Amino acid sequence: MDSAFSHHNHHQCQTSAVEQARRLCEEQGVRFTKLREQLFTLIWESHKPVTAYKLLDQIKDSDFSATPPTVYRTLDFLLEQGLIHRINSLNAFIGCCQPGARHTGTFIICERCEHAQEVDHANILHAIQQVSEQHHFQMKSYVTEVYGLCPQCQHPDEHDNNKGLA
Amino acid sequence: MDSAFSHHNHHQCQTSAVEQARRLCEEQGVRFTKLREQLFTLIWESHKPVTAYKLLDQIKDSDFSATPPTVYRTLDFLLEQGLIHRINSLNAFIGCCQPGARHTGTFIICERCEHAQEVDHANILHAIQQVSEQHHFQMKSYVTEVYGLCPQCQHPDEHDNNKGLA
DNA sequence: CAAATAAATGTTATAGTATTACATTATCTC
DNA sequence: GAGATAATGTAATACTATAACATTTATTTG
Repeated sequence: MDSAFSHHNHHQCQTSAVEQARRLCEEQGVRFTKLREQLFTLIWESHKPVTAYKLLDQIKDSDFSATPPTVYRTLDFLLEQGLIHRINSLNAFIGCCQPGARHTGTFIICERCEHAQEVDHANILHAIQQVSEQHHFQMKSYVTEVYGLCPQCQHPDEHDNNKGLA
Repeated sequence: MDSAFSHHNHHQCQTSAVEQARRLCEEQGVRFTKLREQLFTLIWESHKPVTAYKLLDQIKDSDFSATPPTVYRTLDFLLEQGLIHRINSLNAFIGCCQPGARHTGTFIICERCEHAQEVDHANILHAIQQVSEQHHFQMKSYVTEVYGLCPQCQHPDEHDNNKGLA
């Protein structure tokens, strides 16, 4: 898995995500419509979490009938299918790196370049399961959002991770 | 520490929280003004996270000049002082159980009765530190929001945790 | 104490995020 | 093709948060 914080072939990364999404929708017997594909692609065009209204602006270019419900309904669909995640602290959405795999989300979010990276770590889940049990709480899902500086932004003079990126 | 999910003397719990907040503000050399105390008290009157506009409605009863900036500025102050937390997924605020103690937040949130409880668990922090290091990410803070059912709401017929509460 | 400064609050307007409700169109099933 | 279901179009509105500037209150300093 490539990191959102480093350079990589993102176009390829996005293309394969779309194909995988289409396959997963077929398996689930749900429709990966033109609109859904379009929005999903837009989300994957950036490793930065994107807001609903930014997406709205973008699809308006190709579809003038687009309004907020258009976007939110489609986002809800993608969320339900586990194809994207919502980053609560940013009111923004990001493609899911392991769609289909059972996982609730942990994200490391750079305060400077605003890129976000989904990470999987069994110990976080275990710790949350532990604390839930201690409190006799029946855990169903969780979200962890970690803030700080990504490797590039810890040395901001050498690179600038925040230029020319969506 | 009492649990937000069980019955306890919440008035006492709230009163001591206000006193502790006043003391901490004195120590920090910041002012615990009438407005700040009033809002802090309102937040502590419920174990449910409260939204800014709910608080606005409430202080309007006693102060007709209250507007959104009044509330948000005061909330910002209380957040900065570590006296309250913001639950991102709910756009809502809740009193901090261990003000003064260094800690970033973990919350268990009941999907049925909507109560939330701050919990502290070293293993969550450790796991997040681990995963941050693995990704060469310089962690500054984190928030974990865990969703599920509290002990009472796992047996909804016997008790009803969602009646008569703020 | 009074003037100067800083901190807090008041006020108006607006930006940003999300949902409700209902109409229409497309797709699927038989 | 008719009926049912799913998806999308459309208009209005509700909810959440901030910007910008005026006024008041508290603190500091001469």
